[in-house]
Amino acid sequence: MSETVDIPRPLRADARRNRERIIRSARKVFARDGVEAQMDDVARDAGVGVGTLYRHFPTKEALLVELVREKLTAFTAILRGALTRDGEPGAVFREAISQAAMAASCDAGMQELMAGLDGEPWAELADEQRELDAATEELIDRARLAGAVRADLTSSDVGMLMCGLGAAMHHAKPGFDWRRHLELALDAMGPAAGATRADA
Amino acid sequence: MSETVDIPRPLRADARRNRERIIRSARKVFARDGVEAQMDDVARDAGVGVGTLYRHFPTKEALLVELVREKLTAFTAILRGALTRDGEPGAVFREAISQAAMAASCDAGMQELMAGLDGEPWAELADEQRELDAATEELIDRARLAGAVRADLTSSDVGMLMCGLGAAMHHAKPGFDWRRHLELALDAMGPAAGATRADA
Amino acid sequence: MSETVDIPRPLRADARRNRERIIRSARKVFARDGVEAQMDDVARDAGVGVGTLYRHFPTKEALLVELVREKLTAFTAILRGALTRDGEPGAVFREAISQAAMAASCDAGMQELMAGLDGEPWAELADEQRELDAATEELIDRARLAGAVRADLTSSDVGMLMCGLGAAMHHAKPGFDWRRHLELALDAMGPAAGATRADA
Amino acid sequence: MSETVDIPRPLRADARRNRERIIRSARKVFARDGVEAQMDDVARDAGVGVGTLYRHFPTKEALLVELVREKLTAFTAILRGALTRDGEPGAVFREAISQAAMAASCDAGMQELMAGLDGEPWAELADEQRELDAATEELIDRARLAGAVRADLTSSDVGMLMCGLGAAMHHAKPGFDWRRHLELALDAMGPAAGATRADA
DNA sequence: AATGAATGAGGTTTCATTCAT
DNA sequence: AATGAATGAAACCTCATTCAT
Repeated sequence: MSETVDIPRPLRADARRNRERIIRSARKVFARDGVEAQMDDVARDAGVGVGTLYRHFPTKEALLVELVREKLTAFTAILRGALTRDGEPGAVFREAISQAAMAASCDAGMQELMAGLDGEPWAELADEQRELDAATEELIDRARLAGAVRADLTSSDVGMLMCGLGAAMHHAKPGFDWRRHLELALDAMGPAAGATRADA
Repeated sequence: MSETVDIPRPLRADARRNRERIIRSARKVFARDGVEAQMDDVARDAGVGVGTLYRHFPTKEALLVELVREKLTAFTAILRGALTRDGEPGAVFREAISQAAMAASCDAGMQELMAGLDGEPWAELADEQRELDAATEELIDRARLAGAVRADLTSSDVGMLMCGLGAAMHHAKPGFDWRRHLELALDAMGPAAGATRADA
Repeated sequence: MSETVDIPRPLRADARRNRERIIRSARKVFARDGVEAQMDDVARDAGVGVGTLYRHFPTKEALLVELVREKLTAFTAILRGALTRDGEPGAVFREAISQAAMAASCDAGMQELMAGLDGEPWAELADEQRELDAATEELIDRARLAGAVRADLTSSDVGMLMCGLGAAMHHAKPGFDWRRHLELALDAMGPAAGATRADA
Repeated sequence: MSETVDIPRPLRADARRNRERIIRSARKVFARDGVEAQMDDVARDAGVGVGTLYRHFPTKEALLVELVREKLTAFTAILRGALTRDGEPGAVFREAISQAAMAASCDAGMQELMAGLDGEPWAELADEQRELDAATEELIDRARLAGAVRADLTSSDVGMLMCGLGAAMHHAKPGFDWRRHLELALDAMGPAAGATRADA
């Protein structure tokens, strides 16, 4: 039957918009309710049926992973952006980290998600993690050459400090200013007067 | 007759021992399965009925809170212990923080629990949190007088760095040594050459 | 094409049928097992999953309330039906009460449910209770004008007598005929020779 | 060993007092919480351990049955008391029923218990039920001879009316006066002008 | 005889996921 | 492709009853 032509199939654009809405809602709902948030709530907030949600993300975990993936990608983008910028390497480095912290502060609830994700799910994020690490290392290298950061600074160190910042944001009491902590973290990465570390 | 000593009357001792076993098992099971761990599993691991578990902790959350409470108390104890010790304030401070980190590393799974606990449950821990903050401040003050830490270091800063350490431990890949991060954190608290912070 | 008529689109019809089945089963199971009846049993009897049951009635109590609500509504319908009928008011009144008693006798187990429901849950039934009272009063008024019932009869009196009947049905020994009691109750409402009551 | 004499065994009176306290508390707690009341609550209210409660009543149902038994016995006592009194039989009858109603009004919550008790448990109360029926019949017989009650009145009729009264008390709104209903019930038993009943 | 901590089967309810429409 | 009602395993928790002290 040639009927197939008669039916104007919904655009792929529709699907993409749904996907966007789902992700936006997921971010909001998970931030509000934590990992315990319910799929139904996410779907309702996105204005779609649960079925649609499951068409896009076969599993709650898949949705969670996607959220974290985007976060990691966003961080990477920020750092890569900094790498294309001219300027004093130390200043560029500090500016990049600050921007990343600001991005993190937008949804501090994310902190819990990332803390809750262990082993298995993280494996799916290996690529993104690697990308982020690579960008971080490049930025560090450039800053190190200019003597703007500790000689032994690693991307892992940066990650640790960012996690600390995130946790502080998450448990923040009202009126708390995470910028104070950011400055301490930046100092921690800077060229230390008396570094304790044994190795280079 | 010296019998009195031999018989450690098990009246309430039995109950207390059960409580201990429950807590030990809870620590183990929650570390293994995360916040999603099941009460039944905790009870089974402790070798008691669920009813007994619920007699001691009326709610899963109550058990979780208790676990965190003990952790906070343990940290406080470590810092208070350091306060009674003689020695160069800076060294004492670093030693205390290191001990705390070591204690934290014993059950890195705890990290997730603490990240997952928000608002309401934390309120129950206000006292313990205050105690910990107080002890931290005392330690900081003493070290500051000796010029061993940044002039503007606060207990909140210490907490942030410890959270970062904890997160790093939790996501640790095999073969990872968190002591490297500890040293960076210690440097971060130390007297900074060029502190970025605006205020004193 | 006359197809439109043939397809009774099962969109919500399916859900409604489930609801009917659940209520029918609930009536049966609660009648058999009393208030202690289990939700799982109701669901199994209705041939649906427990989840479906809970989608329709968020709580066991909600289901119980619904059952009683329908009972009250049925009583009201019977009395309203009698109000539309022509005939000697006294006879109509007696017929209506008899029909109500017959309806009650169908599931005497209901008696226990209604006895068990106190305060709070009853509040949800205030509307239905009011409707029933109103219908009863109308019937009484009409019969009173014809001198067919006591001058001081109230809907509350009728309720009391019906409760007595219900209790008798519920505790009925085999071979017991509740119609004997019904007749006594009808006499009690009839125009009394020497009414004891003080007021009009 | 002659040690047995040395220990002043607690009097049997102690046990009896405990039993009394348990029953009094049971009455109170069941009246308040309905059949769902918990054994622990009864024990606590009585100021004894659950173990003690179970020594006196091997089962929750046994306790419930005991409560009802005492109620039935109390009713019987009231009616028997009336039988020993001189006076106009009709007045005596009405007085007895009124007293019984008053006794019932003391714990209207009892109503629910009696409604909830079905088949099996009632079997244990057969003796008491028989006693009550017998006393009721005696009272009726005497009143009937004096023409003070319907010729066809049975103890079952009285029971039905009392149940109706009880139910009305149980669901009573504040400010409700059950005496109004009592009077209607008394009229219902009185010598009817136009009895509907077919048989004698 | 009294106590109350322990027990654990079983109750109600939730929620990730499926699937008929 | 979308919907949301249905599903049911499994979660948390209760409470009648037992039993060591």
